[in-house]
Amino acid sequence: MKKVKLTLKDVAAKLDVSTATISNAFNRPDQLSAAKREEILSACKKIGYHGPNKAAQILRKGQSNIVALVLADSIEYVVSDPVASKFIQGVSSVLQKQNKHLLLYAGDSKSILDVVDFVDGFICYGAPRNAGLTQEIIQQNKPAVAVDFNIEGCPAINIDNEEASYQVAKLALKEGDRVAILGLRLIDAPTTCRIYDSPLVETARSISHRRLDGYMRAISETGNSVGGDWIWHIPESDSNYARQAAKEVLSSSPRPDTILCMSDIIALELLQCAMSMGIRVPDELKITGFDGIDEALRTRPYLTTVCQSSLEKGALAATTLLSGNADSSELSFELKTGETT
Amino acid sequence: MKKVKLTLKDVAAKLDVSTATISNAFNRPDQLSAAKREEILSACKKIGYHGPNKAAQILRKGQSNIVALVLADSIEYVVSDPVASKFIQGVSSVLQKQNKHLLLYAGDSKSILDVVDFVDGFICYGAPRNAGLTQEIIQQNKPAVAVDFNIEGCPAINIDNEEASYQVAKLALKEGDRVAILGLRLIDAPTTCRIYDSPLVETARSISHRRLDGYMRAISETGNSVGGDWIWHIPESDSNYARQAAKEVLSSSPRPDTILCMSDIIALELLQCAMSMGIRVPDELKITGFDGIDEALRTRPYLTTVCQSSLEKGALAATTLLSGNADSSELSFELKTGETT
DNA sequence: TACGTTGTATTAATCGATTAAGTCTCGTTT
DNA sequence: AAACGAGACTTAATCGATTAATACAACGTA
Repeated sequence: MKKVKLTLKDVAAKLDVSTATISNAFNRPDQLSAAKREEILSACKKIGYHGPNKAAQILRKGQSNIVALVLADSIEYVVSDPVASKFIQGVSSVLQKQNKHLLLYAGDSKSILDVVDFVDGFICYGAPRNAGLTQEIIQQNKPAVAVDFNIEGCPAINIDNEEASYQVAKLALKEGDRVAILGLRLIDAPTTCRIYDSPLVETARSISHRRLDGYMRAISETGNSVGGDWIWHIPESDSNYARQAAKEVLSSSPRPDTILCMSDIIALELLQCAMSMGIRVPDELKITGFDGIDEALRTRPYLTTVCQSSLEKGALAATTLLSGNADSSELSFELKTGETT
Repeated sequence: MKKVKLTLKDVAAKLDVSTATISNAFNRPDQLSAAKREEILSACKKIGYHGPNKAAQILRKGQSNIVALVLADSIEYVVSDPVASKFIQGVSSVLQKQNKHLLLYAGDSKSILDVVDFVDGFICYGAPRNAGLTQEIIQQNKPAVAVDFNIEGCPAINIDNEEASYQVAKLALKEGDRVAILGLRLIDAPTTCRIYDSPLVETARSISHRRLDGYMRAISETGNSVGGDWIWHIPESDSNYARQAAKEVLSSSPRPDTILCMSDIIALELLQCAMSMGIRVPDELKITGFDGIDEALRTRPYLTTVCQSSLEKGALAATTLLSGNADSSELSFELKTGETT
């Protein structure tokens, strides 16, 4: 028995009806009698025709049910990050319910042109490493939503990063503190380093700069100050990169009393380093994190941090994209006072 | 300036050549003179034609450069599992290098029919929760590779699970030990439970049963034995499910001296429970894991386990699929003797 | 009876490309 | 000078569907 790929035409010929009728049987039940429809559908099942070819449908209908999730970095990195993983979960749960499919797209890709023709839309999670992508996405006029950053003309999903950072910093800061900041992606460097006077990249767009603004507001309100030599740039929210910064900051003198970290991963690594150096937290050193990942709430001492639900963020991003809603949303966050402040 | 989607035909008309020539300029440089090609390409750039429409290419060429990664469970679950995450990393790193795209497909989906027409192939990571999918994948004759289980007629990527389990069990077992096993997906139940005399599901296919075989061989060689009432079924490699089993096994009497766990996640949870109950490891209780996740090698006491590189596995799976190589591969594993035995 | 409606099914154009086969022009070879 | 082959480009069929426009029959209504 030779297996040949059946087409709509084959089926139409075999059943002696027009191709339009077969197509309608699958797509527009109101266009033919219920009896004929049943007849056709059961005949198809019998001869092994599983329905219209999807590739042809994509071309003809201009719709593929595929949504591209454009990640900030390489896929490799993102999948291992707990915050991003939760986000992906949120996205996928919504997509699955609506029979949509998820294409993972790396943010360090050259171009989106090789998928733009067939995907239905884009969810951009954080500013892509390759800034050109953002440009391209604006130009192509496909539906898109931006998460944790902004794309001109696209709905954005965000929390108020400035306010959240301000509030968490306020929990830790006291007058007279020596303050340091372990920042995430503040400048355009591939390695961990102090920023000194480096120009901050794309200030308007990045959540990191919003967070920095919040920290600064809290710092100045408590009568402190912090210069670029006490602000670290960490290229990825990754333990290894964070460790370098942690070691540097803890061994500089005078050692800070309060360190504000732009992610929990960074904060946990700092905490680990501090403990292994015998520094007592929070007596000698206060630490704040950001994100509220499970691990941060489980491990002892647990972090003072900003909790935001990445799951919810992902779900909302997907819902927004699929509904065609053009409004941006601001999600709520929650402060968690832990044992590190 | 109104933006209209340009087609090959538009471009051909504008440049007064045939559509074939334009197409050839993009796809088959040897079919036209270098001069004309340059002329066409630069003209396209000028008028904003970014190349042939991908949706149309998919239909016409029967190739999309999209590879579906069929996960064992829902996407939600898999993304949060460190072993699976590493695997995805491995897959994606290879795909990206070859300009292929990654479609994440849930293993609890009803059918693959809605993507089979346009994806180039399937990577199946573990037996999908919906067993019907495996059937469908065999029927459609698309390239596919199976990882951590077997699909008839498809190359398989695996380690020797029987031998690995045997060896790790041998590290822990002593004559006279009371043994228990915390197994993963042994039977077809959605909750954690002892298996007693439940029939094991799909024995031939699942790696879990291979592992069980290995354990059993080691157990009988050391003169011990273990019945179904000392073997637990855990439906997912997840801390919460594992915790139930851990509590049950540690509070049953007589309490086992050695517990073999089919994943590190399970073993770590067991370790945690044991420590919180004041049970001394390994003096009073020996534990082995499986997988070699980073966390298992970092935390104290660190696990005795089987290390396999999920990253490598993912990369090999992708390479095998893309090369069309029909040979199965057996990857090597490494035993890590930790502080828990 | 004639006319408008409603319900079914068909015809044929279209989505945006790829590619085998064919045509035409030159330059070589004998 | 005739025949041949190579190179450059075009023609037209094809991939597998969707859908607006159309045709036709049966029915209700005035």
